Amino acid sequence: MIFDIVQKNNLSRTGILHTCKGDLPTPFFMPDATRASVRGLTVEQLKTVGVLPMVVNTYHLYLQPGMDFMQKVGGVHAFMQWDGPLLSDSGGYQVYSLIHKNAKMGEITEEGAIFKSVLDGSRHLLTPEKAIQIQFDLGVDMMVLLDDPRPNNSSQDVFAAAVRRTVRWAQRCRDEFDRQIVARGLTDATRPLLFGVVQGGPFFDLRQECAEGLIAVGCDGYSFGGRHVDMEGNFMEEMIAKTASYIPEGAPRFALGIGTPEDIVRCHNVGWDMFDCVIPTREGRHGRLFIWEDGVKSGNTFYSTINIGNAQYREDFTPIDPTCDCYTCTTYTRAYIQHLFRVKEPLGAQMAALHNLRYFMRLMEDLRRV
RNA sequence: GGGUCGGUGGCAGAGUGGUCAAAUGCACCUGACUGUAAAUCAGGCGUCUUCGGACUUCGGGGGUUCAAAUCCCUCCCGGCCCA
Repeated sequence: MIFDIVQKNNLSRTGILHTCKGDLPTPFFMPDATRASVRGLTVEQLKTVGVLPMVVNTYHLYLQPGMDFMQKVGGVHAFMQWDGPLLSDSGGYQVYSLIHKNAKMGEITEEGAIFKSVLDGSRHLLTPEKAIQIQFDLGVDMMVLLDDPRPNNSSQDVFAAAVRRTVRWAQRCRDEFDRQIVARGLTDATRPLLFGVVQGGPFFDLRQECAEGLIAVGCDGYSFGGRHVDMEGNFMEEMIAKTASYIPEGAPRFALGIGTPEDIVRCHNVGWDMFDCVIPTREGRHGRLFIWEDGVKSGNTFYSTINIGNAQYREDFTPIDPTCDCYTCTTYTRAYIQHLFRVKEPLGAQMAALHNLRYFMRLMEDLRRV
């Protein structure tokens, strides 16, 4: 078994995910180290706030530094000096995002995703097989199969086609995955875990169809794919809950790209176990900091945020969050962090991201403490 | 003392008769950010406003003109050159 449920409470659960780099208590949050780095932070800093796994990206690392290079250095763990578990995203979402923002940047065909490099305009074809090969070359411990996400305002027909393609691609990914396991002489104890991605947008029957298709293909875990908020930005609560119910209880459920603290909590409450999001790091860089208010279980407002650049903190000589044990909060004042932002000292963004990650880690610790 | 160039909103700096409450950048005040084309992006930034506008601004004062940041006179201040 790769996943053990330790305790259940209604739909939510805590558990242990077994990876070849060690056991991970669920639920857990993974910061995004898209380009083999959590922006601005060292691996030592990440360890101090309790980061366990993180997420690297197939698309970005394939383009730069490239896979020949990555093989030379012996994989992304060695390259980035991180010995903990790593999950790689397949690149499907990046291609989707690229095309969605600018249709000239690529297209989705049955063979795979064709896209233009944002670095030099060169054309690339990312097939399901290639996405898996790249992730093996990266040497990650958890990988995601190539999927076909669509914007939530797409028609049902578009989503139906995307779901069926995602399932067909899943089979091709699975076949390639099995080939790589054999070719690389990996065992159940040393192989990475494979996560399928449930697509279907806002349509329940499509989400269900996708989940069933992926289950037939067979993955170690299953993810919520696409965007989990509607076009107005509202959290799709019922869809998140229903999709979890389509996934076997014994499989880890990965809420891709989620999210805000309240979104994470809502997902956890309906059975999701794994999370990743750019929010703590990006918003930290942009000066928005998370403040612990109360435990999630209290039922009260459990967090607030401040924009550290706001004038009201100019002479605030208290810590960002007096209850926080991170380096930022135990060392510096709000006034100082604001000063760093005002003068554009990179240390400010770094300290902010570090603190926000600590907040997210505390939130997860709180959720695991049923 | 003579000559010359110049004084524009917190700063820098456009504009040189009407389309100017005055470009642009910075600063300042807010907001956004959900599998990172984001150390990014958006809005605001004279005063008042029933959001239609109204009113006071481009060194000071005076003048020309239907109309002046823009032209003329004068004063004040600064840079440079000559003595």
